[in-house]
Amino acid sequence: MTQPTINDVARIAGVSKKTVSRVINRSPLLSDATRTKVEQVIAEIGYVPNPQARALALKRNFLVALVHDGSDPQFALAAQEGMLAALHGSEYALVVRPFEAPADAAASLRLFLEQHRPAGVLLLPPLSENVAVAEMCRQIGVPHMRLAASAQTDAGNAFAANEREAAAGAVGYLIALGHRRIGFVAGPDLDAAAQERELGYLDAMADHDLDRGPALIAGGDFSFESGHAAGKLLLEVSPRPTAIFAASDAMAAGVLHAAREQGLTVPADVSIVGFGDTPLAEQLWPPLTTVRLPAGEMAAAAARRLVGPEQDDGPGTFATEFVARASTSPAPA
Amino acid sequence: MTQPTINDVARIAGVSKKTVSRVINRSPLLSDATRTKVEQVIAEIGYVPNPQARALALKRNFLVALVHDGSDPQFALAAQEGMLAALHGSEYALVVRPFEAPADAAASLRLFLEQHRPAGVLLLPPLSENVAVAEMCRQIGVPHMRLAASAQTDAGNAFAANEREAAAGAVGYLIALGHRRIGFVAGPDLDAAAQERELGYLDAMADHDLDRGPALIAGGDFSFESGHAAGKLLLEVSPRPTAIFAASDAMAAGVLHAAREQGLTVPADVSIVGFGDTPLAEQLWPPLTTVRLPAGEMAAAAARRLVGPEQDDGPGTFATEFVARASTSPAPA
DNA sequence: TTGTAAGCGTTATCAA
DNA sequence: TTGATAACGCTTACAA
Repeated sequence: MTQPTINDVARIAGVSKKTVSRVINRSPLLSDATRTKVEQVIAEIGYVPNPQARALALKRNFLVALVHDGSDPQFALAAQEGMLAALHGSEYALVVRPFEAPADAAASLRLFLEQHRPAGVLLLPPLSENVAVAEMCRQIGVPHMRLAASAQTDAGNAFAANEREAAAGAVGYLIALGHRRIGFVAGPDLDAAAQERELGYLDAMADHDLDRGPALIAGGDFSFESGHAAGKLLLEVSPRPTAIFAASDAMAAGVLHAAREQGLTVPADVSIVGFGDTPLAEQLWPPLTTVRLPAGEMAAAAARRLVGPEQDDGPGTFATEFVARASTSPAPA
Repeated sequence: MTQPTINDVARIAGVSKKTVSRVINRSPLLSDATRTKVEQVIAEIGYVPNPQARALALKRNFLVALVHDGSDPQFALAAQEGMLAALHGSEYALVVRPFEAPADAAASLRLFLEQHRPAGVLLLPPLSENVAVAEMCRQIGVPHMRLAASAQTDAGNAFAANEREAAAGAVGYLIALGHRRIGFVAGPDLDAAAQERELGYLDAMADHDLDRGPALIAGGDFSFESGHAAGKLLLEVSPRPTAIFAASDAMAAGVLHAAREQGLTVPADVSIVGFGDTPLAEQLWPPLTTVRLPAGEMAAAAARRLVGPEQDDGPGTFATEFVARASTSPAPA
């Protein structure tokens, strides 16, 4: 029971295949009679155009790709959901492609893009900041959009939130609560988003002339485990920080564990702030104060621009939102 | 700068395109000299076969689809990661397709499959239990694999874990700890996996002649919020259950919240057990006792079978693993 | 408003 | 071991 083709439709309807093609593509120059007849036959035999043949003739594929390096799974998941929502109801499908080795990123991504030739690709940080990758996309002619951590790099193909400002705001909130010794758990070294968040922390601390020495900063990689280790480190320092800001929610959860293991109460002994507002944030106890990153919305806008006409989706910058929950409280006296 | 085609390679190498095609497809009947020469030209001009043309000629696409209804995002994510791992290094790409409305599931899934014609599709529960969907896949000739909650329905195209037994084991653990009043938070009514887990709970309770009346069972939908609501309900009942088993980790997190809101200590006042062993389980405090579901491994095996030769991947049943963590303790005296 | 012919880039057939 | 030619199913000229 093989699929009917355009030829079957043409033969049965008694028209040429080009006419059928016109019906499929909603060409305006068609008599109603012909169109109706053809549509009837199409419905009758359950004809669906072959996408491969279409893609070959049109020289374009109905695939959009999401590419990331897996360093922030929840961010990637949010982006994926945003793209799926934007693509919903369209004829485009989403293909997901994580990369483990950002070393030869451009080369392996190129292989993938040439093998599948998606109509467009969305790059997540830190891949989205990789110049070689962007250049490669341009070379092979695959339209690409990027999700970035700051509006600085806007080359017209990026959507971004001002993560630096958002991070500074979160730290400012802690300072307003009376905290003076505030620790920071950083993300991956080479990740632009992680860097922006760290800059925001440093900004806020500098603004208030607070100590931001190395004893207050611990490195992580966005993962829970790394946050756990960093939290242990920071909470051993004396005097102990009264608050810790982590560059991701997962790391904040790790800090929470470290605090609990040392018998500390959150937020009475130490306040904790995350970044991202992933589902985890409100599922922790106490619910995590954090910064909402509109990953889904940005990814949706990017997907629309990739598949849609050359419209303007408005400004390339999205607003973050500070979300105060129960993991923060005034500094202990 | 348009992509070079097989014709360019053939012309430059001074052979026919069929010969180039043979090189690409590693045909054994080729002189080494010819092969080497063609390979050299391919590398030189950076030729990559056009996948659409290939798909058209071969009548098969290098796409594998993952289809689910979004009811258990973490399970879906684990499955997705498993498939990606299995597909890694192959020429297949993964396309992800969630469905919100399981009502016309077969119809909309059919549209998707006909539009993109993946080489295979993996169905997650509860879609994987939908007979109409399976029948439709057969009709349109798209190979499909299913992830199921029990080995019962094995039609040769399913991988499953014995979730009923696993759930019974988890409840048995609570009983062994001395718990007698054990509540249950159920998953979506029509989800076979949710049903299996409930049956497991009932099995274990019946085995020990324990009360399993309606006051001990609350409905949920796998989500954190539903678990929260169910937890509230169950913990208000008097006498209060000393332990609660939730059919998903996210719901268990919700129960944890409900307990905390009522001033209860976990596990001293009430033990909590989840299901799935998602990343959330170990990030909660106290770390959640749960059952590990090998979603990733099952999905990987399914992906391999979809794209690979007709090999046998061994038995269709995967082992679960009980993971005792700190959210459970002996029943209060 | 419709049809004919050519082509998209690959693989299959069958002969050389 | 190789190559000419015809598919694969659709779209875009260009005619009619």
